[in-house]
Amino acid sequence: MPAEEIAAPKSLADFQERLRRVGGSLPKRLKQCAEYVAGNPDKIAFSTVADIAAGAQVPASAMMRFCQEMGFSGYSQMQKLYREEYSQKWPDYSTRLSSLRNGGAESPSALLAEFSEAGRASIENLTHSIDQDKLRKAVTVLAGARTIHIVGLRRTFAVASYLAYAFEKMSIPAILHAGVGNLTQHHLLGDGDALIAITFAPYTADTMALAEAAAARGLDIVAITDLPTSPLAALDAIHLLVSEIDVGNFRVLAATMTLAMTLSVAVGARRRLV
Amino acid sequence: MPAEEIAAPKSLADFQERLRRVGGSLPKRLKQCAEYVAGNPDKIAFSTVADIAAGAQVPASAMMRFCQEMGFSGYSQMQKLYREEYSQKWPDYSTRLSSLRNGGAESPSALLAEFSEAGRASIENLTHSIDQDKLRKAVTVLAGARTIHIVGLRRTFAVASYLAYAFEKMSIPAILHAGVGNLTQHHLLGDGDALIAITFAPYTADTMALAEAAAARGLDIVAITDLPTSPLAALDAIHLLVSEIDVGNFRVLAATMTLAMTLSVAVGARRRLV
DNA sequence: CCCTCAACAGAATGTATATTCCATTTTTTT
DNA sequence: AAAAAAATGGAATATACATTCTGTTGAGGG
Repeated sequence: MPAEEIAAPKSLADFQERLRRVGGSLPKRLKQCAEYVAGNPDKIAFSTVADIAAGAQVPASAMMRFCQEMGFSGYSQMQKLYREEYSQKWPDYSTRLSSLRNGGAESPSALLAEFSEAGRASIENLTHSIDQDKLRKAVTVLAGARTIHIVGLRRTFAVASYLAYAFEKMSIPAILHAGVGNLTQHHLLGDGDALIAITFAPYTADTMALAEAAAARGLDIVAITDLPTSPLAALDAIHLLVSEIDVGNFRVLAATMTLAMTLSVAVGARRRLV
Repeated sequence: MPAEEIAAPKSLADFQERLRRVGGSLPKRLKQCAEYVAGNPDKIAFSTVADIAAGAQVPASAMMRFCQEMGFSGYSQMQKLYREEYSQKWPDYSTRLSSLRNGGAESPSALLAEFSEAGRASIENLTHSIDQDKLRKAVTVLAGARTIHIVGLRRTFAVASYLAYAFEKMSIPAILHAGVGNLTQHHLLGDGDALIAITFAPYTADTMALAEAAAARGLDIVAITDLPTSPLAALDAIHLLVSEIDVGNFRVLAATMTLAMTLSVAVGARRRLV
């Protein structure tokens, strides 16, 4: 039994360190493995042994021996390390949140930490998931509109009102449909106008009603919603999907607000250029 | 053979588009699949059918049917699509951001990167700078109030309206002073009430007026503001300072929103416990 | 020059996983 | 209300994969 029998690395950093230390003194094939693995960390997470082995130009069994030599039980265990590193960016929220709920008497600062983290993750996710083409198209449509109508009720009203504020500040004609006094203002929708509709599950009926009225009149619609199965998705509109994290029953609006600001400022900039 | 037999989506964007189109008319289980898949793109890349199915709370066979319904030969083919997409955006958040930034000075994507980064920084700053004692005190005061009044106009109206929504949802008596119709509602301020006032430079006159009226009546006041020199600071109130980053002339509200959510949820939790 | 042993490649194996099939339930239609 | 159609869940099967085994090669030492 070799004296230097070693345990599996705990973290990717550990592993890369070990790779550097023992890398030089490996036999030919294993050295090939080491080099390929060190140089293609991203591929490890996705591919099968066969693929990786082919990439390193060794038979699969050599790659297996390499993994075991490095202290892993096999290829799968090594791959797990790479996958964990990657998917770390979206921590397991459902468990954390349920613990928060069961904890009950949380201190406000612990809550603040939760919301902060949720907000951070939501924004980060937004930058990954937003479709740049659609965003650009949305800006174009809104920049060309005569009047911009904005609708977002209940949980999304905050976003809608921010949009209204931003447009007002830039002197862009915009109407916030707030549902005040239960007066329907569908008749305000005119040719050449555009609508920004914001709704998350459970989808507010009044928002949908206005969006449908706008669709019927042939207005351009920019829809900010959470799921492809949203009723807004049935409309012919430019869809911007935002998946936010819920903390308890409360939706962190950080990403949606960020998107709203981007939209408004981009539209403002475009208008001024033309 | 159904007439609408469809080919496998070519890209993730294609797929999401299809999901959006047909998503609404799917049977129950398949809709669950659609929603989970749409909401967890990152997990698809790594996990097995069994894992994903468990996440969507459906049997594995349902997930298989879903994949085929969407035009894939099976789960593996769908996963392949996600893996391809993901190996491209592998680089971490910061590099992704800088690549967004360089996408053209005035492009919407560059703006999005700008706002995202500003939001992240603001939130991070908030968790460091907030005074925990004051936060706790604010929660205590609000939890003990008979009715909570909320005022925040112009740029902060979004925050105020979110607070109003949150309190309503938790059945906590709260009044949002919106300035509708220029009706002053100072007379609503009653003994045992508390006021949340939100204002940033330049400080809105109406907000100050209401805050002063509340102070005169001896109400507890929680002030969310940006600087110690704010006129709100002159009042005897619990001050929560939030320093947000400005992008151009627009204040990112991410930190303020985060603070507002924390306040409302903490108050709700406290009320229920007492 | 032969012996020994580590390194190796490819075939053989076992296991984890995807996929299909069918009996049962639920929904829709008549 | 009955019949037909669609949807569903779990068991059965097939496939893809990681892992191990075995015979062979090649290098170093006596």
